[in-house]
Amino acid sequence: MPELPEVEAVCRNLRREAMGARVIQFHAARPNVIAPQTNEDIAQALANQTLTRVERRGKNIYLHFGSGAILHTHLRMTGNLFVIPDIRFRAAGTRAWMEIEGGRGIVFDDPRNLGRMRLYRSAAEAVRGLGIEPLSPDFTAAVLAEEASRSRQPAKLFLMDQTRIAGLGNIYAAEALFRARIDPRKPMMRVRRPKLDALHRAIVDVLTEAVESAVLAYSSPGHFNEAEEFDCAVYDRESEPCRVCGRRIKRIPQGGRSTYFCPGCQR
DNA sequence: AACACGACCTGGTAGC
DNA sequence: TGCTACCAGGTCGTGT
Repeated sequence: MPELPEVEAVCRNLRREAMGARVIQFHAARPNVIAPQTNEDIAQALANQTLTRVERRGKNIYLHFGSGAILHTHLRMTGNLFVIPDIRFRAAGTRAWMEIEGGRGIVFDDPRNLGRMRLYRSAAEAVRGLGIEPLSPDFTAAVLAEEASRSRQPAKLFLMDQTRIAGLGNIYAAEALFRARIDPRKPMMRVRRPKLDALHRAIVDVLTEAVESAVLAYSSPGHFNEAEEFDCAVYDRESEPCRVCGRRIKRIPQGGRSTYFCPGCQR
């Protein structure tokens, strides 16, 4: 589920439904969700605190509370964070939950149990190591070109490196490269300026469109509306004809994951 | 520094 | 039906 657009949708839902709510209690059902911190650490820090801000950086969610405490959540592969009207009726598999005013709850569901939560005391510490935010004005073609000039990484791995640009994952990295007609295996420093400009445009466009889709797809709490799903041109389309040139989409391993691309368009 | 790879977890599905 | 193998939108730690 979650790359930047899906995480953004999660954040907007939380803002709409839980902003200003006071925390009654916090509990992680599995210790590894919050390890090395403990339920006591987090429950104590958040008790009676008001949710003042919901922030997203890349794929990371930060819940800011009145005391200055920050609860960081990373959804990893299958996590989801959302508000439910009655905390007593949370799902059996809920990994962690917060009771908030009115008997409602913020629940963290995650079938694979890879997602993590952590309490921070300062914003600087919480966002350490994260690269540039691709949907901010700071992300320009010039910035991308500068980063690219210093990297021999294959283009796809470059885009997925969260210390460079924060938020692209396996799907949208592949889609952006397709739109910019760049071979995912090409070392970044060898991609020429016109294509880097196209890539910058493609990243912003793909993410912006995908945010719109994700907001619609996740508009009902904890639910996914397939009809609104972002329409991928290459991702998960191995052997299908390319929409532009008709060649068959290829799947290759890169960094232990699948990369999809069109060998006709992307060079 | 850069890269490959396994670990972390669970569930779904394709193939036999 | 049941088993196996492989796949999955992410990241981290280890080893080369």
